[in-house]
Amino acid sequence: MLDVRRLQVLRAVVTSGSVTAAAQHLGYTPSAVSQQLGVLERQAGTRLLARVGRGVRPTAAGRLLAEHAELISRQLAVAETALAELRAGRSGSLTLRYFASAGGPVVAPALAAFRAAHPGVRVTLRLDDPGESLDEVARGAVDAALVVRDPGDRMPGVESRQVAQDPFRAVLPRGHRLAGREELALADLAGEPWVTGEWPVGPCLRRVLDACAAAGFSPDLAVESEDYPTAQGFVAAGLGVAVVPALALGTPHPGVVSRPLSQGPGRPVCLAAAEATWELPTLATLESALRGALREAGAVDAC
Amino acid sequence: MLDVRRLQVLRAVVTSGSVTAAAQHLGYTPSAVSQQLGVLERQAGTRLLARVGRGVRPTAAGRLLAEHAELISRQLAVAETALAELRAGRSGSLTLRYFASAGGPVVAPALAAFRAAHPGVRVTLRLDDPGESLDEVARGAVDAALVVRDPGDRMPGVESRQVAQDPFRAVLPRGHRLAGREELALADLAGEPWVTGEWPVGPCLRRVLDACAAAGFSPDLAVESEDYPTAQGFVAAGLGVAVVPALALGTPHPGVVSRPLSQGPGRPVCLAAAEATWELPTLATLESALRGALREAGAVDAC
DNA sequence: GGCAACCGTTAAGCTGTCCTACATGCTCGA
DNA sequence: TCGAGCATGTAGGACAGCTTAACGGTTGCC
Repeated sequence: MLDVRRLQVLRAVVTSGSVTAAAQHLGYTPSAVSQQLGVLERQAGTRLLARVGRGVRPTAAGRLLAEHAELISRQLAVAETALAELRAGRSGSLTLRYFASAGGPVVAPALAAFRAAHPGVRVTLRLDDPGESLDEVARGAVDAALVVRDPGDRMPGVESRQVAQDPFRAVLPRGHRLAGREELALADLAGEPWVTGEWPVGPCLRRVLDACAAAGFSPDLAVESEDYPTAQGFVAAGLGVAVVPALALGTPHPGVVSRPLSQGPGRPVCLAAAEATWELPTLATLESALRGALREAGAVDAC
Repeated sequence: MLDVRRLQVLRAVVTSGSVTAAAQHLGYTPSAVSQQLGVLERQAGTRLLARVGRGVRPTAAGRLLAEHAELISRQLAVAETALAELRAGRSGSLTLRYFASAGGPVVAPALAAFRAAHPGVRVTLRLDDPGESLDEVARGAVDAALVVRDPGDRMPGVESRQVAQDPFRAVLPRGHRLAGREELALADLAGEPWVTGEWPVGPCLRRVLDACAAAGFSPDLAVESEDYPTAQGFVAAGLGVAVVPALALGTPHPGVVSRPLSQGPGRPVCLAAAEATWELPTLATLESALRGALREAGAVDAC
């Protein structure tokens, strides 16, 4: 029933002691202030000011409402400072989903750098499938997701920015005939039996297969495992060779060696967030922290 | 910078989950809500809602502001209930000034009755000169004052209502020649030396002197004291007779007797308060409590 | 895959609010 | 008693804010 704006007018009158002074303070004419007070008194159902001599003095109800107007004004100021804190990145929270092989070598150091820049922001991490992560970004369940994904693949409301290119490396059994080479080409592995580390076929493996097709062959997927450490085990056992993203190597299995692959651009690592979220300075900090951590972990900068 | 009204619109959207539902809830069209949100986003300097699919979802800043809007709304509700409490007389405070002879026999029982009716109201009492009390009522320093005063004497912004007529009584030394009479007339005391209980001459004594002049004589003010108990002591010592308001008798001095005076209307006892203050139910209760206490104390009802 | 329904947004137009300018009633000081 | 100062009415105009109508985009159904 009461109008907040009019309450502020009342407060100005009560604190300044006169209608004229309050009007001058508010940048209005005394008439405007008087009219607002008249409406407020009708809303309140009580006299709020009483004329005394040439001026006015507040009644008990007027003093009461003026005090509460002070509280409301203070509450609004709290909201504004909270918003400013959020915009400045000094508060708030950030939830990030990431994919398995980025966990140890990338997310942990990136989070440390982020914490140094924004001590007041609480970061929530969770490992998840890339597809799931993107859905949750689109639904607003999380703020950002680190995914392997072509940044050109648009998703409505979600903007993905590539933060690194994770190069593929050839993983060979120790003592393999190609282990002596410093660098391999994809075609060198054409005749070998392959061990995969992704099942079902996801964006990483698809990218490798596409590169193989571009190189003119289709690899023999002899063994299909679900994760890269397992695949390294199969390679060490001599069941074949593997093509593994550098980040997914982790600490290499002692029975294998890895060599750079001259071909294949690697897999794109993207940071995905809702379009509005990209305005936050916290996300910018997170992005640069992730870029730095990825570079340290062996990925190359995105163009 | 932020507008409280628009914050409430944002809150409706965030809680209801869609612009259309919020508009329906607020009684507006979705267009109006959308426009208000656009202005609010410009004021906040940040996106507050992000489109997702056919609907919208709040950003971090939007959720933050919606929560604060909730707090502000709650604060406003507190103000409204506080005002309602005040108007209903269940809260607030009341400061009352009274004159000396009304203290014990009138104010104390009246306050007890008032407390029973309004347990939540804090009453502040203070003894003061009638003239001072009225000034403080006019200045708004106190809410009400119990004074001896002709209610016809207008004072700007202050409304005085007579609550009783305090009759004058003749006070004689025990064994005085007139002590045997049941009732005296003012003229009976014409030849006696008088003891006064008010100095300098105030409204009570002036009223008595006026009545004497109307009765055709001017009393011999032999002894002038500053208060009525002292005057009773002088009367008991045989220095003269006195004309004392009934309320001011208190517990009569053992050396004196008091007799009703057939003439003289008594002194008017008024409750004075600012005009706006008379709208409060607490003051109405106080008035009736004072009337009852005055009647009990021996004063007669005002016409 | 095309179509319809739904949602949010935008543009144009209008009504109501709110402020200004001016005049009045009132009080206080000279 | 007159003039200054303050609060308050009244008439008028500017602006904010709502409504209607139209558009772009998305979802779900056929």
